[in-house]
Amino acid sequence: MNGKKDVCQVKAIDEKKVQSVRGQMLDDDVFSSLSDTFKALGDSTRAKILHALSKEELCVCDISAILDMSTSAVSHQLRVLRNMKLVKNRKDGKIVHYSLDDDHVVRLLKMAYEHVTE
Amino acid sequence: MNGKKDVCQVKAIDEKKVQSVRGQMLDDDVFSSLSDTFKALGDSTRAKILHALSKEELCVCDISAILDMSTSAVSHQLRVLRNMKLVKNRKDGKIVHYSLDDDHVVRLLKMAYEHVTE
DNA sequence: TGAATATTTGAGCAATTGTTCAATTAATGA
DNA sequence: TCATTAATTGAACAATTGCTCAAATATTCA
Repeated sequence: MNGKKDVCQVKAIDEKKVQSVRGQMLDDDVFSSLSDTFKALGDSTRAKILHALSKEELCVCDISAILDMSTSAVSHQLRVLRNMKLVKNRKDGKIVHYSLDDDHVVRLLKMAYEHVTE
Repeated sequence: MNGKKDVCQVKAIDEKKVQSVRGQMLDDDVFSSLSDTFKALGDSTRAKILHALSKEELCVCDISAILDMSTSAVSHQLRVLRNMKLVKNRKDGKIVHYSLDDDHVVRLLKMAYEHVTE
């Protein structure tokens, strides 16, 4: 009778509210992209990398020295950030310089910082 | 000789830069809280719940109807959001009404939305 | 009290994640 | 060309995550 067996039997407590909010929901793939962006920030290492890059353009080696982590670990995370279009890179001989791709990131970090420190 | 074996042998390409940025880094537990907050937003289900709650105060049953998910799954995620102080709840008889605890969340969602849709 | 219902909770499981390690690629300079 | 070095990559592994299912709570109402 009711598609999902665990959903409330009445289907909803307040049917009108449910229909209204349902109509205001964004598409599934928007939520998917949204949460992917947050996922990128949702790891200490990546948050540190982004914070560091908000101060200076840095190469992989410098980042790994700042975070005291292997260049391999840092490189793996930089790829994630690159895929999410949060950082960009510039090659100069053997050295690859990374920087923020977007000022949204800094604003996101700052806003979350406000949230956790109040 | 060098603590971490995989860190660049020179220790850093640009020692001055590294020291400067190192000095501007926040404490580890700040990054930890920061990324925990982003982690909370970094899941489609939770992003959807927060978006829905930004429109209306809703009970668990209504949320599960809006998202077409089991109340159990929703309840599990609401606990995560509660722990992160992103939502608050109000009990009214058998029904538990959830709402956003903080306007930062909406701003974070809006900003990330700008990032992904441009 | 006992049935019905909204929500929470814990165990279990598959899927995902972040790191390490070893190997590889790419660029420099002797 | 060969050795050196910065960076990337893939496999492997432990740890974490998000769901389901079943059971437990808590509240209402007859």
